[in-house]
Amino acid sequence: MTNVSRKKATIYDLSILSGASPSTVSAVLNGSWRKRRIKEATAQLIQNLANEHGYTANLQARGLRSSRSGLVGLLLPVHDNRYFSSMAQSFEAQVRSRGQCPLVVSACRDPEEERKVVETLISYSIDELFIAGATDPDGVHKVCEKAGLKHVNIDLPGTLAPSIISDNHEGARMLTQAIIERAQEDGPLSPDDLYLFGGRNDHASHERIRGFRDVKRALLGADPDVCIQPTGYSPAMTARAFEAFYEGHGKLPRAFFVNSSINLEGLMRFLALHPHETFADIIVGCYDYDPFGSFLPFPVFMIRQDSEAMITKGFAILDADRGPAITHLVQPTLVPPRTALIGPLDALKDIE
Amino acid sequence: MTNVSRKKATIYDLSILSGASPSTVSAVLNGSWRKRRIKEATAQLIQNLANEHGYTANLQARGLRSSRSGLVGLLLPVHDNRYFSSMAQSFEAQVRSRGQCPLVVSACRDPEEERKVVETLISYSIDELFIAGATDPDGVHKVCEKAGLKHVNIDLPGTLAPSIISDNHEGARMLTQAIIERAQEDGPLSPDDLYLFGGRNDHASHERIRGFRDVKRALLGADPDVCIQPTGYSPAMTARAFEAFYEGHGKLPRAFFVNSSINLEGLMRFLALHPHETFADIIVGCYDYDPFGSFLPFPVFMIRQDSEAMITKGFAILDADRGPAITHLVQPTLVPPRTALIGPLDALKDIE
DNA sequence: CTTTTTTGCACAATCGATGGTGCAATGACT
DNA sequence: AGTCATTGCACCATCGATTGTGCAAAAAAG
Repeated sequence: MTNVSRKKATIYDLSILSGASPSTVSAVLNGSWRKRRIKEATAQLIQNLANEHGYTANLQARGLRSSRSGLVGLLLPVHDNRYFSSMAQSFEAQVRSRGQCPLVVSACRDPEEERKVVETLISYSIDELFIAGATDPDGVHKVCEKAGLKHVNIDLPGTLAPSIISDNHEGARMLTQAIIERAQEDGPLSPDDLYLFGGRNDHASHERIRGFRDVKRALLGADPDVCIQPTGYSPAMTARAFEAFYEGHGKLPRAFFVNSSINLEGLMRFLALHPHETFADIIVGCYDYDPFGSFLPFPVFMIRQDSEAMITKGFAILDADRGPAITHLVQPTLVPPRTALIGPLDALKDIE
Repeated sequence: MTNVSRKKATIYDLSILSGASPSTVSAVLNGSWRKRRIKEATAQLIQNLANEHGYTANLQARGLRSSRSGLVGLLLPVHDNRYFSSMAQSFEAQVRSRGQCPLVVSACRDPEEERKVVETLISYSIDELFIAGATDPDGVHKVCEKAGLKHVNIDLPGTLAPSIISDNHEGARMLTQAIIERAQEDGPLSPDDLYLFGGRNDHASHERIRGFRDVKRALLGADPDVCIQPTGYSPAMTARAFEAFYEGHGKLPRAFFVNSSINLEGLMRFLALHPHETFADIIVGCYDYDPFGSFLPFPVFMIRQDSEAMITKGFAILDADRGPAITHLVQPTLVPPRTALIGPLDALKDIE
């Protein structure tokens, strides 16, 4: 901190100042000095100088030499969503606690973009990659494979690398059962009264739809295909589906399952255009948890996916080095309406 | 793509394959070959080989040599919040469109952590840094300064670097006026009926409180100090403040201004513990926009801060090289209750 | 057919760290 | 005192790119 020179100190600067060789300085500063039998006194001297001059290693140089960068990547579809942003938050905490640096990027659910983004990350020699919610996990896998980059899939599974995902089938069952039971409190529910909106041609959507149909058939006796409306993931498309239903029926279904909080935003768009009576009595299930979504003016059951556990598991698998391309399930939990869970925000340092 | 070798191709590999020198290969692949008078045919040859072998530059090596990494940092308090996550989303898009790589990290509003995280970013030789919502922008400034790193403050201003922030005073005025007018539809409003919760000893909170008080005094004639409850930013603390008020009065204030969506989460925690009647008639203003927050079962006026414009402005300032440490204001907009704005999610690629 | 200019490229130093190897000084042991 | 093991460190090649410089060959000028 004493030195106010514009440029950062290097091991060469410290080498001159201390009279030791650059390699000695390097060894001292990266902790390998005991192994290299550097005298304690020498180490002390150099460490003091380093502190004095605010030395920090140039991680690009280190990375170049050692072909490890200390960067760990997380590829997301989007940032702007509570599920993924809380995943980013957990990821960041865990990466940092391992002494590495998190690199969180999004690829907009575009397979081409996913590959391009990962290429870039590889160019920075990231050490490991978490691929979350990728549209084309296997495509990304190939890119990683070619570069010898260790990686796992989170949230959406691939066939070529280990995957850690929510137990979507079980989560969907819980959620479906919850909304059915709740809806039945208001009177008997017919199969036509229960819909599913959102999701598309991916593994998670399939499993959720399967869970939904299983429970619906078991409890309501049937599930007409028209009740499944996989609108994709965009809010705009989802809103259109609600609008279409509303035009056809003059109301929304009594109860419905929404595939994700992104789709739930589509419901908000619908609501914005319609009076309160339109949805006074609906019961909603949403496969994702959002703290505000839980307090909407109708009952919203939510599924909280345990992204923290998924990240933890992901590291375990990466540490175990080259696990088989197995899919691991993490149990999600059902969140009843009007529930405020504590989350990463509570780790915020705050005054008073 | 032809070569399936484990390791990535380097300019040396291509040099051997093409018969040209490494420096020629380098020039061709980084685009400086015209300046270096490389024959078009040679360039073509090398580029073809590069494609064939899936060459991508080692950005650590490039960064080391040129002391520019192509990384642009964004320091956030937290990811897990719609205001910051949508800022991250805009940031990422803009950084990428400039051909650079975004590096988004959070520091939990901890001044010490902020400095440490920035030190790390500097070790990776990032080229520019956006400091958003920092608790101690000037502390971070000094760290950047020492490393010669260009930076701007976003959201919370510093005194030592250019800052781009919301017009918090004006935003708070709009928001306060909106909730007062709305509350008055239900009957005359006394100064004791209007509170402010959340925020702390930072510039944004000060300005928002000032705007609140200005308008409240003008429209309601007074603003007793007890009506201002700066609880900090944590949801838990905010919930406690609501709880305390409720215990004292048997209800919530008829109308109140919540300093941020993080504080609004505190309100959710309160709501979770109380029956619907407790808050049947409240009017809320929240300084932040959240698509689900906008549809809570009571009117919530929100302020949408234009983080995209802030990022754009930030780049303009950085490009203009060393602007003065001026604070630039960006106008936020008032969002009436039950409004679903389109956002970054709409850029998602989706099927059908 | 020289001389000059231009073209096209190779060479080598450099960025800052890492880690294998070798060698002098010191101490231990006979 | 002579041999041998140990300690403590310096030397140097290396990671993969960038860039200033220099020089031969080709083209233009005379």
